Amino acid sequence: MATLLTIGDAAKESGLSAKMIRHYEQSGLLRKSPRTDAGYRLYNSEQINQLRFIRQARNLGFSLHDIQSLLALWQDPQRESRVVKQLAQQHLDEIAGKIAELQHMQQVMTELADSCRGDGSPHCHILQQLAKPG
Amino acid sequence: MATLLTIGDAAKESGLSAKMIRHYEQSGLLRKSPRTDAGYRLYNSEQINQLRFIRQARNLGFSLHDIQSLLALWQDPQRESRVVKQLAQQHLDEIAGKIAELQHMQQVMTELADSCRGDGSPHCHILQQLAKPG
DNA sequence: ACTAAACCTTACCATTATGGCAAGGTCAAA
DNA sequence: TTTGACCTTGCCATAATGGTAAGGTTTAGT
Repeated sequence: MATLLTIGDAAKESGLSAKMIRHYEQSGLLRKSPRTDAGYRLYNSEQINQLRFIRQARNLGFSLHDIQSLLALWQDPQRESRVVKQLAQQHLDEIAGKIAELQHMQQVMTELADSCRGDGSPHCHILQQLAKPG
Repeated sequence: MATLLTIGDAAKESGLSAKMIRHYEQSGLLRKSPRTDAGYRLYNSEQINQLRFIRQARNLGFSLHDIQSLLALWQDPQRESRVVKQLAQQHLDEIAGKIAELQHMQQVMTELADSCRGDGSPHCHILQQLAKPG
């Protein structure tokens, strides 16, 4: 006997917001869910699992676009794990790229901050460097 | 003798796009620039410096909101370097937070990817884990 | 049975920083 | 004078999420 949840409960179960669940449906990530006579969306346990899947992929930083692919692979019993791993590796590359970018900012910013006395005087190397051409 | 540049040249000089320069003016980050009779924006060297300042701050990841503060400090000869350093430190904290978040994703993703054979078989630990409740 | 609270619905707007396109005006060189 | 390379404004789009408002529904308490 399938327990059907309204969107608020589905949100609690999945860790997503009701707002986002509607949005995912709207944007084609999720199929339109069945409705009550009054128009309330209803979710069964399979759909709740799908919502959890989405949340966990979001937590790992996957874009909704990528999640669409992941969902399709998940639901395809014939998929080759090669394809999944490829997506994962691609995502790892993106993550590494962002980290590198941030670390570069971090390094430059740290140097700048270290060279600023941070006292009551107006002299500040940070502003000086930002103002420098180049 | 102040050389005046049109927006395209100002863009080349500063490394910003003409589009963004207009946008910064529109959003109040920059004062409205003088215009020719035909309505073309004109930039003098001081303004070019300001554009460079903005670009460099953007490259370091400062938000436009923060850049507004930085510009104000830059132009205030009375500023206390304490305030600048505070902004810098705050930004460094944000950067560190983002790095930590990404590194966490990286770690989990790496474990997942490592546990996926990535061959022709459909079995894939990545999808299994994403599908797990929790 | 009635009412109030707690849901649900849709639709619109905002965020952040950036890009694209289109329709039209301007300027300079050939 | 024509043409190409500029410039102008205005509108739309992105990615993912939140907010609000106006209105319908359901449920629990009186």
